[in-house]
Amino acid sequence: MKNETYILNKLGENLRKIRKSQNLSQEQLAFKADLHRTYIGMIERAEKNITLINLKKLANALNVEIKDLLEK
Amino acid sequence: MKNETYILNKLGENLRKIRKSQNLSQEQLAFKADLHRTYIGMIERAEKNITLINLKKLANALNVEIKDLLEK
DNA sequence: AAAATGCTAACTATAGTATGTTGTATGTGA
DNA sequence: TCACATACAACATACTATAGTTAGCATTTT
Repeated sequence: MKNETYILNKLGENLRKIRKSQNLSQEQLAFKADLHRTYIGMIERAEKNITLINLKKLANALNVEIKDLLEK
Repeated sequence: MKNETYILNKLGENLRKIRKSQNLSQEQLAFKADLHRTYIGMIERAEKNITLINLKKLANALNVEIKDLLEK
């Protein structure tokens, strides 16, 4: 991965926090977002540089805005 | 490309609008963001599904927030 | 023990890089 | 007017890097 890793870490943290606050397992979220179980884990661990479309899928599945996944 | 093309179109429009408002050519923006000339054009035309790190690079180069590139 | 997540290791699809050509608009000088 | 020059962006093409998919097993959590 590159070195602009801060924003990926932030995304990972926020995603996990929001997912858990809604009592969803990675597998359940994956199903709702039409993504793969292990991929959710990789995003939460900041191992992948997610694309905009998948970011939108996750936001939709969690009923939040993309900015909610990135900020704090 | 997939069918979740709306958000990519929105990004393309916003990016072009903001870039022009700052009187930057695609090439100048590419230089500031450390991306390639033709790639900026592809994003503006919604032909590529940008990754989070590059989205951040563009936001930084334009001195705006990522959400400014996605909303409205 | 069962459920959830981490981790590895492939693989395939596509993001991102790069070069060159073409079209268009604007401007400049003869 | 009209050759020409300059600047910008569209578009085609090819290539390289990496996002995204999937399966299997290990580890952690409850």
